[in-house]
Amino acid sequence: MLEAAASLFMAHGYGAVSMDAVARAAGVSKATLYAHFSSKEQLFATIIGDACRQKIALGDELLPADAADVRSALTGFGGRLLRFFLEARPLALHRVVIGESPRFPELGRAFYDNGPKALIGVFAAWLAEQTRAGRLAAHDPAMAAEQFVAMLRTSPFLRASLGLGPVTEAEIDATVAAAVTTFVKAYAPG
Amino acid sequence: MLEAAASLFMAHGYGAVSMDAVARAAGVSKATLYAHFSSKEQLFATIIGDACRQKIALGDELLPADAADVRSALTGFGGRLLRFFLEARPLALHRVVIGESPRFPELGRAFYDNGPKALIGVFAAWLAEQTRAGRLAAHDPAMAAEQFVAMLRTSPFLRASLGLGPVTEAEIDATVAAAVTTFVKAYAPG
DNA sequence: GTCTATAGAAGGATAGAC
DNA sequence: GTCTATCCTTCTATAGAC
Repeated sequence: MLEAAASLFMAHGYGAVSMDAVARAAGVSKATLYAHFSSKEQLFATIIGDACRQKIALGDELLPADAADVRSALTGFGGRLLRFFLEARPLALHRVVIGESPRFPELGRAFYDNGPKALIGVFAAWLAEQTRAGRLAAHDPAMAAEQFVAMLRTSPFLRASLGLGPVTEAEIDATVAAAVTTFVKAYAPG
Repeated sequence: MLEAAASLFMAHGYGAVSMDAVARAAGVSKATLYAHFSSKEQLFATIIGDACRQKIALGDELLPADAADVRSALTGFGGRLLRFFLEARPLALHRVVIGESPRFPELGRAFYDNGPKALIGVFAAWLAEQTRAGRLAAHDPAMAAEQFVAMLRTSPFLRASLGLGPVTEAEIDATVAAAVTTFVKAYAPG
């Protein structure tokens, strides 16, 4: 039931999905739906809010604690991160939250706090650690983290967000490689 | 009439705006609206499509042809660009196009071609020119252009997209300054 | 808890007069 | 070209039986 609603809302947004459609997809009646959720707004907010909170599982395992080779650590991290951004679910969630944020401001907050903000926090801490170890010179680690992640979200990501054709593996690799090169040049120590 | 529809659609999206509301805001009757536009979908596509095409006016005057000081040219460009991104209209347009792109794929295309793609094209040409003049070493100017613009769209931009409070001038200046510094370090000649 | 059936409202679109 | 009035569908939400 939650699953059916999530799929529909992610795919089509709030306005384009009716409670009939959700009930049908879940294989229950509308009355049953309303027995569990008091309104369409509440159902939507629950579904999307939960999805936002799940995103936090991302921050682990992506960055090696002991990164002798910063360049390859960043390449691995960047590749995994960009591939995650381009998956169907995160992409749809991002689209829906942006689109419905005027009507559901609390979802914008949940998304931002659990997604981008949490990610930047973890990554910035890692950059600070590398800086302490003398492998980087990121003296504003939060800003550096933002810049690296931002450089992953170039036009392939934007095209994916707008539903304009698929993104090739070559584009992903080129984007990540360019981001790493630029970042390392700018934040090289010494 | 176009103006009223544009304001409403930008503010609330497609689903949340009724033809009654548009007619009321425009000071005409619904029948008059339907005399000019055959359906709600067509009205929306016309309005938003036009707004996307207007964005192209941005590319001019932002980059000095003769830029002895690349750093200050980039700072000026970056500041104007980020301030433009954060204006109410472009922000709302971006939000609406992203949100409605599953239902209106042609709007995604129009937005991308007239906005980001056109911008990157102009900016990349400028970077190529600076590289020829020996003031930069951007040997993949399109990618370099993408990276610089991407570094403007960090969390202040994302927060604005999600309607999370205002962005301060200090944040804008800091974001631009950091982007310029990183970019210039990475793409310095020699 | 779950269903069928339906109330009640809103919205997209049109008919017909002026 | 514009209006008033209305049709008809769709949607949210609920009543009431099992």
